[in-house]
Amino acid sequence: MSLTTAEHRAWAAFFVAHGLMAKRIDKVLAAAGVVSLEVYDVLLHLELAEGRRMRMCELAEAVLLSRSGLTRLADRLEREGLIERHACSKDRRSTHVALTPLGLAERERAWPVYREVIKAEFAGNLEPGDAETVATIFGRLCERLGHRLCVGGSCGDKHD
Amino acid sequence: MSLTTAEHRAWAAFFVAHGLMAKRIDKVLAAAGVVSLEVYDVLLHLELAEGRRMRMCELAEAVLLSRSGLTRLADRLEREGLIERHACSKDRRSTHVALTPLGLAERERAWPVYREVIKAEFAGNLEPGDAETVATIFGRLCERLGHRLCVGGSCGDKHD
DNA sequence: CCCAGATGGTTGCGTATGCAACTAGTATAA
DNA sequence: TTATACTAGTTGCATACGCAACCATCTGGG
Repeated sequence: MSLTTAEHRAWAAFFVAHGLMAKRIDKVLAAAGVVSLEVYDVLLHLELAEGRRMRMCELAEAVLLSRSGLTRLADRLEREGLIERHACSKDRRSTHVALTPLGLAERERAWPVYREVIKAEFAGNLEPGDAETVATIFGRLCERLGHRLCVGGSCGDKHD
Repeated sequence: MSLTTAEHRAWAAFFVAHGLMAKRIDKVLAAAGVVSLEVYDVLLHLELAEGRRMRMCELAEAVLLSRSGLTRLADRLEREGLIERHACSKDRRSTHVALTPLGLAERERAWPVYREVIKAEFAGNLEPGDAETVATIFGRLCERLGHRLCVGGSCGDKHD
């Protein structure tokens, strides 16, 4: 089975666009002294979870990290006071990760910066109607790849 | 300036979809024993360049790597015989990187694997017409972010 | 010509991440 | 009950990458 020209062009443009935006956004967030994209994702997932806590393995899957990757990221975030680890009484293998007030504050402090850079690099370069189209196509793609976007596919619409 | 709900949903879905696909594709390519996505990109850019060679800094920009990142990747690819470094007579600071026959062969060997996994993870999960739409929207996005997609935005349509 | 500033490439260092191996705890089935 | 398989999390190791510093070279204004 082969790719059509359109499929190939779509893939290439999609892939490059992501690379361009991810690098720029990382730099802007770092320059503004707020948490990185990956950390934002972790904090937001925790904030939106039941009781503002999740099991490590659930969180790892949600933020697309390996278990070991999340272990080390959680080490760092715990050192910085943004999250806390708690033993789980029901399953003693398991660890709950909870968002601290400081973690919530950092997520909220990052949001205006994050929002502006998404607008500048991404949304501001779309034509009218494109955002809806992209949301539909890639939302469906995520579903078919077996991933649930948090909170109705938005991962944080409510903010601001 | 704020984001609309659609813009936010579009960003989130786009970002997650990329993460899902990139991880899966990397694993498939590794399991098949062919070059990674990043290396494929380097080899293809060289193959399509004038004389199958580029300057290091041009190549770094084209494949979205830092200069130091490309230095090390080039070290590895040179060790593996996929590329060669050549001194530039016009500017003695500069180094040309050239694709070797082995490098070309490896790119061609990787292509069927790469093509199938893009079809399976990406193109196969799009609805009719979506590919054109995505190519248009993200092609425009890349342009506006100041990046030229190689070969008319396709980066390899001609293959196969 | 000469020097300041820019450019191309490399290297040291810190950091991030995945895989495989490991420990500990849970679930299943005989 | 006990053996076996599975799951959650951590750790050692290897790899990959960016930034800042560095050297060599080029360029442009005196």
